[in-house]
Amino acid sequence: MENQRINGNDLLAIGYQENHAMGVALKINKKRLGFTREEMLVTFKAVLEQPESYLHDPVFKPLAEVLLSIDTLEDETIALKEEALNYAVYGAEHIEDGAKKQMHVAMKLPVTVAGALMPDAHQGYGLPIGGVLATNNAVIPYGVGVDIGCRMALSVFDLPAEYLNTHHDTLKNVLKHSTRFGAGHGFLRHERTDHAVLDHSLFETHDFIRSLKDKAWTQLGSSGGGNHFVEFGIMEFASADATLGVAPGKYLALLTHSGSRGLGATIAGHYTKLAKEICKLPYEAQHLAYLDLHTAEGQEYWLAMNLAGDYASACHEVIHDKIRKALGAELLTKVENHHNFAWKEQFEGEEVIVHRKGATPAGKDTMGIIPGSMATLGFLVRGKGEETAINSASHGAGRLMSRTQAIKTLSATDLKTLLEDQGVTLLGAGIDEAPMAYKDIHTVMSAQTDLVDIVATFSPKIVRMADDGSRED
DNA sequence: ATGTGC
Repeated sequence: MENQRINGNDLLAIGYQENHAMGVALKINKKRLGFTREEMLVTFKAVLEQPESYLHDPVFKPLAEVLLSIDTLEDETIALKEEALNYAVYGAEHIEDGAKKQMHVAMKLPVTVAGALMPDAHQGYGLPIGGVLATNNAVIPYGVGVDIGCRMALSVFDLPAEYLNTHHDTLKNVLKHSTRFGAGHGFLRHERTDHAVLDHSLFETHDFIRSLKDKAWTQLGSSGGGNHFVEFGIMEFASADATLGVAPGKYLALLTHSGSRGLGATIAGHYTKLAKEICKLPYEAQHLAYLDLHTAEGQEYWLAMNLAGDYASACHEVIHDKIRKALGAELLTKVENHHNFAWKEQFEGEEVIVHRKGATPAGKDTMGIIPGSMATLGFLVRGKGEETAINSASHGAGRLMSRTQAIKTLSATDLKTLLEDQGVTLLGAGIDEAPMAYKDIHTVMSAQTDLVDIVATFSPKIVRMADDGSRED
């Protein structure tokens, strides 16, 4: 195990503390530049003991600098509270410790008012995925996540579920032709769609946002990679729903999952960096850097985040319009919801900023969509307005294993069998999106019966995702 | 999550 990675514990063992110096040391170790693990450890110890001697070292200079300025750095640091606030956890027995630890740190932020962990939670960057955090007048870019405005959209058509059998090939072709998947990918110049969101004033007045407009246009109506999808399936309303006005029955439906593409990712990256420069937090909380909404930077992020949210919504609208028109179908009902976003909401009688990073808004009577996986049920839900959960629910089943773990351990044959058994046609996707890589959606749903009521179910039948490695046209 | 990093 000569080249096994050095981790935080190795550094603690040779005298490092859990602070920014450790972060820099781990970053340097990632590059490793031809040193063995032993050589690295010996040098790390030497730098710690005599940082002055390494101020001109090409590799260890950044570490020496941080070590020499660590006291000053800590003076500028905003202190966390001694005691973390309590937070509600739903389905705690199925949530990994890493996610709880991250939530615990978030509950120590001076701006935190309340928090909750949804049953699909797992470890993320800063705030866990499935984490909900209410703050006082502050917004955390990494509390929203990189894919700002990532959301679900559902169209239920006036076509019977049998349409999936009678027009299977048509539906497959419509899916292929109407969508674009893969990182960096979008539409060709002559295929672009116009949309009012592109006329947003920020695309003119704000230099940084303006520089993103052309790509935003190219990618409008595209889906991206990872766990994003566009799929046809069977929507089943077991009983009549008064509010939606849909009669009991099985219908053809379109379900989409995607976000704000390059536009949102670039905005997220820009303002996270800015937040980290402005808001210096202790090492364990560094990714939770926040922007005060009374500052120009905070206001700017808020506007940019909302634009990314509108853009994500527009992307879904383009996809749904194209497909509905291609089918010549009428819409029975449409539902959509963000699950990576921050909102101004009332909580216990006060206005707070609610961050949902992979969590579905579930205020009283708010409709939401909680997908399972490519071959398991998804759910149309109605929020119950549970204040303990900060009016939220899970945003899906949640990953059971990481992508790398899934690629290493799951069998393509098993996936094929599962898809055949469920009658699912899959276009694209890697094994890392296999249902076996996700928690059981029914377990997750039963952990949140206090948070949402199930209105209808969705069974995926023709699923389109990005190819392996998310390279595709 | 994203076509790219201190």
